[in-house]
Amino acid sequence: MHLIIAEKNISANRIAGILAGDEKVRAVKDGSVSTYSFDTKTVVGLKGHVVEVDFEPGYTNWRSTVHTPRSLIDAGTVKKPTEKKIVGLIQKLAKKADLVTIATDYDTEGELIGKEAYELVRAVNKDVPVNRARFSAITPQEIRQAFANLTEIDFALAAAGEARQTIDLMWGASLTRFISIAAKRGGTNILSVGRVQSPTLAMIVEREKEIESFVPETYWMLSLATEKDGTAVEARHTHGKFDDHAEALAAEERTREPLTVTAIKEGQKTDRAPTPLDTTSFIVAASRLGFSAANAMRIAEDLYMNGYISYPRTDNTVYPKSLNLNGILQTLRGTDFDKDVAWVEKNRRPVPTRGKKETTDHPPIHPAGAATRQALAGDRWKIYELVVRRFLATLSPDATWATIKCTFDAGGEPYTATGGRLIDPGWRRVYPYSEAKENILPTFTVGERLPIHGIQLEEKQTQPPPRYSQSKLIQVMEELGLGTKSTRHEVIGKLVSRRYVQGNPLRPTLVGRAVTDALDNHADTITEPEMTRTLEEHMQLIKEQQRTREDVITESREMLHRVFDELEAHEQEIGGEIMEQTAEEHTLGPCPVCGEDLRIRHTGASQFIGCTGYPDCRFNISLPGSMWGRAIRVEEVCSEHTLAHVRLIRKGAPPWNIGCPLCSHIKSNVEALGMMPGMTDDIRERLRARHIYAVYDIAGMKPEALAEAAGVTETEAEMLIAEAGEVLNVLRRRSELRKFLRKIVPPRRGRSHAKIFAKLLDEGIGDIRSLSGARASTLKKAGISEAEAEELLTTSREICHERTLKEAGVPAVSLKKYREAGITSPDAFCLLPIPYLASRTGLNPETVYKHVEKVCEHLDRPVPLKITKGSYERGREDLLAVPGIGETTLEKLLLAGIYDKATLRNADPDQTAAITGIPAATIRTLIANLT
DNA sequence: GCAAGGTC
Repeated sequence: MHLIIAEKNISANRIAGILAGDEKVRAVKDGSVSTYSFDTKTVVGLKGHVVEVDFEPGYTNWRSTVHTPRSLIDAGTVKKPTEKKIVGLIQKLAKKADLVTIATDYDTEGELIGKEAYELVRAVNKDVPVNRARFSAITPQEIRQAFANLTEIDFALAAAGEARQTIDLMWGASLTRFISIAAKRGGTNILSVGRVQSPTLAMIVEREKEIESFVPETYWMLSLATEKDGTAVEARHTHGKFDDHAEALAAEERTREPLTVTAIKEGQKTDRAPTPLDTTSFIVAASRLGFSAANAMRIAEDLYMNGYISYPRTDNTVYPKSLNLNGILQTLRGTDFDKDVAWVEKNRRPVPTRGKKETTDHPPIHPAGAATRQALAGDRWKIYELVVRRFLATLSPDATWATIKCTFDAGGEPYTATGGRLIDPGWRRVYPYSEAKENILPTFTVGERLPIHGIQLEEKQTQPPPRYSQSKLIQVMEELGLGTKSTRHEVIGKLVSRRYVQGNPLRPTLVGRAVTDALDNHADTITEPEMTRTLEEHMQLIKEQQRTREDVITESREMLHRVFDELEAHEQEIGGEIMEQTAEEHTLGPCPVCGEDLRIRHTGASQFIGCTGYPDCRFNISLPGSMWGRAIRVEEVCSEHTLAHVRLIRKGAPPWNIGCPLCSHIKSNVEALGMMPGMTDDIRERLRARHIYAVYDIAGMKPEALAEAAGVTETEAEMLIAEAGEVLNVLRRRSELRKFLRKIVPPRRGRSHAKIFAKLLDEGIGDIRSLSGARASTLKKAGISEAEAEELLTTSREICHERTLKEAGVPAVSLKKYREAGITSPDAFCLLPIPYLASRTGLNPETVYKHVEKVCEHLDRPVPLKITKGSYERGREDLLAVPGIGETTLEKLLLAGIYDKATLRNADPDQTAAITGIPAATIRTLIANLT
């Protein structure tokens, strides 16, 4: 069998189709992996890299004192499968193969992916010959050519890729760990560092600093308005920007009628048709239509998978000779673009346009199949149309403009006006995405005199450089060689998810800034694009076999060690600076009580807003627990309290906007305060003026302090404090009920917990106790099913029983024993005989008596007679001596309160029979057997 | 828990 390994499933499928010719291809899906077989050949697709490099085992603990961040530099690496199913299938097929051909993409990374596949094959089959097919497009011609001229894997090329892998891992992982540990950050808050992400972040930070330090300069622009044949014309002073106001004023002063035409220069300008799309120019074009980089790529990948466009990850801006341009035009015939295609066919330029970059991996992005507006709704259609129109534009003639430049004189001051008219729209007919702005001037003649309708001296300011938009950043990254066509947009996503940058255009956060500053000061190798350039040079040398992979990696190791010398010497300082700089990220604004900063505090599962004046100032605002999301500061500031708004963010959930935390705090306490009978509007206002907003705060106050703050007597204050305590209890019980409901009743469409809870509250059910006494019909009205109601009632009863017993004073250890004996309700304590309880639980009857006494008194029920341990044990012995009484019978008798000879002798046989289930006649016999 | 690179 001849095994052919392609880079991805789609390639495998198409390669099989081409090589099979007229023969039928058998597609077999084994789990999620497809194979394509014909004749004696089987083609299978990888998923890009199916193995990944990682450190050898033993380096997983970040806080290890042996395996420190620095130790990662010299740690060994291993390759581990990430796509186990594919790896498994490749090895299964490789065992049976008598020839293996690697048919991955024709670039460095493709060669490495091929070598990884080769290693997987070798691991299970030592002898099978392995060769390589190289093609730069999956077209019948290229593929047949490649398979007719099979070559060998280029191990030097693959080694260049491996050097990159190792160097990226050791720099990235060691620095990420070092800086995260220094700044005491873990979990989802780690501070990542990498060869591509760090220089990218640094650019955004640097731009922000330029903007901040920008000092605008004032300048003046002088222009005048004139007119000919009813057409208004604006002419600008040829001096352009005036830096000197006096000079501008003097020029304005001298400007006077008549305005004389001094020269006219006419010309023509060609407006080049756009070049074929590579990934970057595609992202730029899509961003003009309002698509984010990630979204544009997601849609393009989708269109590619469905056969509408070609592979969207390419660096190529030149159509390869093998690309059948006429065929593509033919495909687009009869679609929405029919007229445009016909026009292009008729007016086609001799050679398609070409961009600056030409590579061998994939052709530029072009249409691959016909689609209808109906089949591709909305955004997908917009992207498809963009690709189609761009393709058409690259085959269309250039546009031509007629230009005119007219110069004037006004009192010795020179002015000029320029005009442009599109005389041949060319490619613009089929590619309407950039507007052709015409400015048509009236026909002037030299020497002609014109009126001046107004002179304008405009004061302007120089502008700071703009922030990077996503597409601009991707363009700059490409210029600097940072990242690849496939990863640039993901890098931006990574910076966002690490909370280093936000918004579009991109702005750095304080964390992003702090990390960049720290790296800039102590490890600037990693923040410079230079590192990538050097790496690429080294990779080139490896490809040319002038250097080895090991040699390059060793050099990089030594450099990284030197970086660590510097970092470790300043660990405290680096960590301290990052923590200090980022503290502001949690600062919301002034404390209403003392004016110090209010700050979000995270402590494990709980989070709250506290005052930096603590412990002198104890003002604080509680926040929902971290399970609802991590509290972060947002841009908006409350105009009333000058506090930044707060938002809870959680993965996979929409953000919970709390808004101004103080407004929210006040609002959420309005209802609770209203639940206090003694609370009046007056008191509330006075308390609010003292920044006392919550029932919780009132409950914790001293009567004197409250009396003073609320303007009431101390007696009234005491009452208010007691009321506040009671309200807190009610609220606590409510929240307990809420939690309980959530545990048992799952939320469903149209019945949120909030809804159920509100309905129950309407019915007067505000805690677990009232729920345990509720009717099933009431629960049903609240949207709870019968089975759920049953469970709610049983469970809530159990909880209430246990709570009553605890309240009565039964210790928890004993409660456990009762529970194990199946004795759970307070009624059981009051009604069951003490000897029975003692026997079932194994507890001392005197102890049981104490418990029963407590429960009965708590419930206001009569307390039964006490039984001593001695009489209990004697009675037991005596009864077991009576013929016919064994352990089982005794247990039953205990239930009827019979625990010794006397109680048995005095028992009513019929009644005892009813309780114990022992026949009355048997009981009579037992009594008769008493001696 | 870390990078960057493939692909989905």
